[in-house]
Amino acid sequence: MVNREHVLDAAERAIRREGAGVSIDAIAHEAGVTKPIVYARVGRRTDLSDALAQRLADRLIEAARTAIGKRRNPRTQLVALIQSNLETLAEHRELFLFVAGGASEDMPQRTLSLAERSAIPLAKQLASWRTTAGLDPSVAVAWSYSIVGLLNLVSMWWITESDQSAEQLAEQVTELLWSGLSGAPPKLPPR
Amino acid sequence: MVNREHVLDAAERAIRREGAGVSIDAIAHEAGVTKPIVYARVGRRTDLSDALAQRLADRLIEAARTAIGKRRNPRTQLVALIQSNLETLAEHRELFLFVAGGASEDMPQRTLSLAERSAIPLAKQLASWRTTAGLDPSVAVAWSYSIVGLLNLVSMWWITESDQSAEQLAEQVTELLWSGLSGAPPKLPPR
DNA sequence: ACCATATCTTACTGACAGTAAATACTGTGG
DNA sequence: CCACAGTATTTACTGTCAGTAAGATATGGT
Repeated sequence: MVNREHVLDAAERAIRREGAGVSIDAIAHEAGVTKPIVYARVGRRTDLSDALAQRLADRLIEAARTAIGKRRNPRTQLVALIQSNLETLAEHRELFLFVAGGASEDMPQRTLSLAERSAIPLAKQLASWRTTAGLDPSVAVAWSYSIVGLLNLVSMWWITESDQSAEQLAEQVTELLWSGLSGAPPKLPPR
Repeated sequence: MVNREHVLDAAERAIRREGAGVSIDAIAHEAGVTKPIVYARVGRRTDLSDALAQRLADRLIEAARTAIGKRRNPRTQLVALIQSNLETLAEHRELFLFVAGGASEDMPQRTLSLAERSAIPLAKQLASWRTTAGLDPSVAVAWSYSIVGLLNLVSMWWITESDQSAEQLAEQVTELLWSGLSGAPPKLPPR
């Protein structure tokens, strides 16, 4: 007898071993069962991806929490958040790619449901800060999707192409998110 | 006789009609030829995706250029850039999803090669501004991936889930990118 | 021991990417 | 007008894989 968690654990191992393109059969084999069991426990491929996305999001949130720790300076907290995101995603590289890659058909829903897992809690935080700071909180949702999307691509780029340190990159990204572009140039990208 | 451009045009039509999950056969049929011709002209699925990504990037850049037009205020330029991005991607919704969705296996390379198409020109602009403003230009690459990732997810979210106007969303996102988070809260997301 | 029900596996279907082999088409020299 | 070389195109195949139906096996109550 294998429960859902066992199958999900096996799926993670299989993804680690074979990459984001794993077949369901391979996952079933890793779990010591056969394919229909996987379907009975977690559903189809997109459901599996959703479940693993939840796990990954939990880990990201947990890692961010401990990374922020007892830091008090908000900008320093932001650096820590971003760096922990980079490092956690690098650690779970293949899982990240599996979850972010997914299928072609239901793309929008999938990507967004994954993004929501991080964006919604973030939006709540942002909204409450803005409110207590006497600012308009209606930007919170758009801003949280912005930040999640930013972190998503920056992480992917860093994992596969960049060779600078996570610390340095986190500092650069923080500078953008914290102070914005305005500090810099007098003119804007015609691209 | 059908040339490469014809096949790519047909692919766009087929994607518009059937969504991001189109089969190569469907594309071939739309082009009035058979599958091996598609392979001979554009290569495999990822090559097709790359070629269409280039087209889409060209359109985005062109649209941004005209949207910015003769505006002089940099912040206003940024609003125009973002809004034009939103509207152009909405217009080519299915193509966007096809290009962003892609396959699972070579995920990182694909997504990044798509992102590069927008990020690299942007990075050049950013670097030159920072330099002329007497600031450190080394953030340019990281920042351009940040901005492209941000626009990518925000667009996807807006296209499929949000009902606010492109104008309003562009203003909100600009506020974040232009002024950053610092204007707002004294504390940072423990998420 | 016998039946009912839950559990798992074998074995299949259908779709599709990618390719190899066969066929039709083209122009050129005799 | 024919034969023929070379190319363009199609037919037909292979292999892989998601998802499922139907059969086999175990479990437990009476």
